Amino acid sequence: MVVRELPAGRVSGRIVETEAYPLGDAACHAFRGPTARNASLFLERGHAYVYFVYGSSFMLNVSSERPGVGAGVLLRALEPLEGQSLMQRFRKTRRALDLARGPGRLAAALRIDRRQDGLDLCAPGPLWLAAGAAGPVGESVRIGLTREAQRVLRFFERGNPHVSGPRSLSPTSSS
DNA sequence: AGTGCGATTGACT
DNA sequence: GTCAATCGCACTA
Repeated sequence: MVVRELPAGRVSGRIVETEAYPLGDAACHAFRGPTARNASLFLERGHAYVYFVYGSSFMLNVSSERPGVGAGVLLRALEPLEGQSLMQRFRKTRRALDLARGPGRLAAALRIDRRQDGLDLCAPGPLWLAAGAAGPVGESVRIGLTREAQRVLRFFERGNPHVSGPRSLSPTSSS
């Protein structure tokens, strides 16, 4: 699970959907080497990489390799646990299923922006990762990409309604 | 210095 | 279901 500590209180949720952007993946922002924007992807695994897309959305990633190697995991959806009233305020909606279903919504629900880029998520602080119960895991192709779109690198909890994307990509059972 | 576009979302038919 | 908004950044010149 991911925990956000704010002056107004704590916000947290179970991570129910992720996508991997491994070493050598042309869709990974680190693919063409380090820049000012993607520097956090090259930090020791467990650091936050936050970036801004489409002029409107922040994306929260966790770096996943050794220092100097650029790769990470995008957090795509949460099942809200603590601080749902704060999430409702940040997201400007009351619907529980709309609070953190989708990567941009997730970042907004946690009040994430570039100021959290580079934070160590494995240490106490304003944003950190905690152990949590795991459920049945499903996998699919990634969502929304133009490059390397076919790779099966999206992982989600089967049957969880807080998972984003079309139903066809989030089957309830394997078959 | 100028240009094209993206790991999306929310509004609308 | 479709589609435009919006802006930082990488890339070309």
